[in-house]
This record gives sequence, C-alpha cells and structure tokens, in this order.
Amino acid sequence: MKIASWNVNSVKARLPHLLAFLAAAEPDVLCLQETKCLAEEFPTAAIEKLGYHAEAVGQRSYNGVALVSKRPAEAVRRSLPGAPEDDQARYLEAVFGEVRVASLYLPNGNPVGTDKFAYKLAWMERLHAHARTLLREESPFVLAGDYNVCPTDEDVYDPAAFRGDALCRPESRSRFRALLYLGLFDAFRVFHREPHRYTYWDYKEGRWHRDEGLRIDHLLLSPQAVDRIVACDIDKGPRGKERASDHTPIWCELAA
DNA sequence: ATGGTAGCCTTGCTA
Repeated sequence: MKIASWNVNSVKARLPHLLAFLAAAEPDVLCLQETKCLAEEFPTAAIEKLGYHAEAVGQRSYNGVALVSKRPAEAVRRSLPGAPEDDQARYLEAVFGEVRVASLYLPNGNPVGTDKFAYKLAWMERLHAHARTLLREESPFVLAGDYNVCPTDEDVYDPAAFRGDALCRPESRSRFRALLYLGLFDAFRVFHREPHRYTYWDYKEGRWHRDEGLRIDHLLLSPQAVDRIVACDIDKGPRGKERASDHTPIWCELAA
C-alpha cells in the first residue's frame, strides 16, 4: 500500500501535475494540502476518470486538505478534535482497508509572537492528544502532511537564518518531538540518515535551483504501520516542472 | 539592494 503526501498550493492551478503524478506514481492514497478551494469545487470528476475517489474539506483562498484514493474512504473524520470553534480546513482522516490515513496542514505560525504562532502550538497540542487517542487502538495509521516544522537543523538549508522562524523555533520542534515520544515514527528517517533532504523550496531567489530547501512534509507512522514499512522517499520530480508547487511529494510503501 | 515569487472571487494577505 503506497501512501503519498503533497502540498499542491492550489489544486486547481496544479490539476495537470496532480493527474500526472497519480498516473505515474499510482499511490493507493494521496494526501493533499493547500487545495485552496471549497469542497464542492474540488476537481473530483477529473480524478475519478483516473479511477480514484476523492474526499475533501476546504475553504476559499486558503488551507484545504483532501484524500485521493483507489478505494473509497470509510469512517471519514473532517476536523481535528479539540476545538469545535476552529473553522480552518486543515484536517481530514479516513480508513482505507486496515490503515487509517490523515491528511493534515499544520499552521505555519509566522510571525512568531503573534496569535498565529499561538494557534500553531495549540493545534500541535490538539494533534498530540488525537494521536494518543488513535494509538490506543494499536492499529496501523499514518499522519501525513505539511507539518510546517523542520525537526532539526539538518532539515534546513540555512539553520542560522531560520533560527527565529516558526518552522524552526524550539517550541515547534519540542511539540514535534512530543509526537515521536508518543511512539510515532518519522518514516523518512527510518530509511534515510543523510542531512539536507528537502520537501519544500521557496519560489523566491532561486532556492530550487540551488537545492536550498526545508524538510517540512512528514509521514508519521504508528508502530503497527512501521512494522509494515518497506520504503519511503521524497519524489523531487514534480517540483522541477513548469508552474510547480513549492512542495514536492513524499511517499511510503507499507507491505500488505 | 529590505528585494524576490506564487496563488487567490487580488489591490492585501498568506506562505
């Protein structure tokens, strides 16, 4: 079972690239973030032509997440528990066979010191509480998405320049580590120890061409999912295309 | 030389 995650930075602007990725990579489940469109405007028909199903939550202009899958989603959860007043479309979770998969778009949190940073940290604490609940089931699950956290300085092209950034602040990193301390695994690091492997490159200043990026898109796996993992990697192909998203997909393969 | 890019029901905000 192949599970991929990709922040597409507008699903409408990226539809040709999205369809090409589905056809080439053939993931069983693809988690999308920053779709930037209402659920009823999600390009479901084009995706269904490739034999995929789609579930989406969205809002105008910002945020929005989706699950694109070969088999239909079951037991769909359309928000992260813990804050019923939170109307930002950042979390979607469903069951596909024996594996539960979430597509999440964690708040960016910049600028530090504002309510945006406080919202990010609170959102991470809600995610921690929810992960703890899911772990009690002792079943395979994958929390996939744009975490907007560089776990260590090895995940940043210029750690000094990002020291004060919400993606690298100690408060963000400690909450990310708290997810690992629960027993979740950073799937990429199960297979790759080398530093400076990125999933995001800023559009500005030629960052892509100089490979100056950040590793902020992650697949966090429950122990029962890690027991099945056979591969995980970053697919840099889509980032190199014309009119690319600023993120590229990360994927893992779980044995049946 | 305080810039640069991309997307959005755009003229400012988010990333």
